Amino acid sequence: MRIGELAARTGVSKDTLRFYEKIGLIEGDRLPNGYRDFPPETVTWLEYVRTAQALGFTLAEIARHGAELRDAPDSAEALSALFEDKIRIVDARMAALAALRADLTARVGTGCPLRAAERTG
Amino acid sequence: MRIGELAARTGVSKDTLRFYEKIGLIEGDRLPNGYRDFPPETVTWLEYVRTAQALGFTLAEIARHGAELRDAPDSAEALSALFEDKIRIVDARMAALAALRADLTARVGTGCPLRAAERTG
DNA sequence: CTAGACAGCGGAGTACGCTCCAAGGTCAAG
DNA sequence: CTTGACCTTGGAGCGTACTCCGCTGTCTAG
Repeated sequence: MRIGELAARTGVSKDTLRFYEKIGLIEGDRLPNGYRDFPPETVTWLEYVRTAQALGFTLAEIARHGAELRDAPDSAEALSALFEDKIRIVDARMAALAALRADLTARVGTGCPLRAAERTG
Repeated sequence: MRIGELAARTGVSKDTLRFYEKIGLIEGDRLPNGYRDFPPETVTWLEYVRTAQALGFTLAEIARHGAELRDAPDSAEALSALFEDKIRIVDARMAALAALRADLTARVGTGCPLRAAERTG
């Protein structure tokens, strides 16, 4: 599909898509007239990109993951290892969030804003 | 305390601390000689800043929270509301992480990298 | 053939979050 | 009085992630 359709389907602007192609985050062929031609799975990939990005992964990291996936397209084990790595990162982030949540919960009801978690004695 | 000690205690560089002061994220007095003089609770505040930042809050957001806390220093209810807001945000982020985790888990073992969660039929 | 939608390219600009630098002031110790 | 650690300021520069712009090319419909 051409860039306009991809933009419409994913909500990612054309400029951003060109930028993503430039940094290797997405890949596509070219039509005889020079227009970009993206495969349909790019939509899925971009959804994944958005999610990963929202979770704090940089585009460079995400691009690297995509590249690794392309490098080992048949090795289910390599893929599993990669995903498990990401799961570990996600777990760590969730733990951090849980800690902040507990911290916030503890502060709710106490009246100390910046001094916060200090032993209220 | 002066900027060097604050930097040493928090692991935040002096340059960054001056930058934080410039954007209103931290506040301090001045000694007669012009040196910055930060109150001890700035250490706690910066730890909080680091955590919040790691979770994806921008410095502007964090500064705003700090300002709101300063505006309503006695209103425990306002504080609780603010913290509860943040807890909701944290919960949303945790849900997103859980979704990504599930997604990743589902992909582990399947051999489809970019096409990923597509109904493998 | 012309209009209009769509595409391409390169380059500038923006916002965020630092990071480094140069030139200079302050202060305690020797 | 000098040395050295510590502090000041302003401004430049950097990496990330876009975003906008102007100009030009392509294709389809009337």
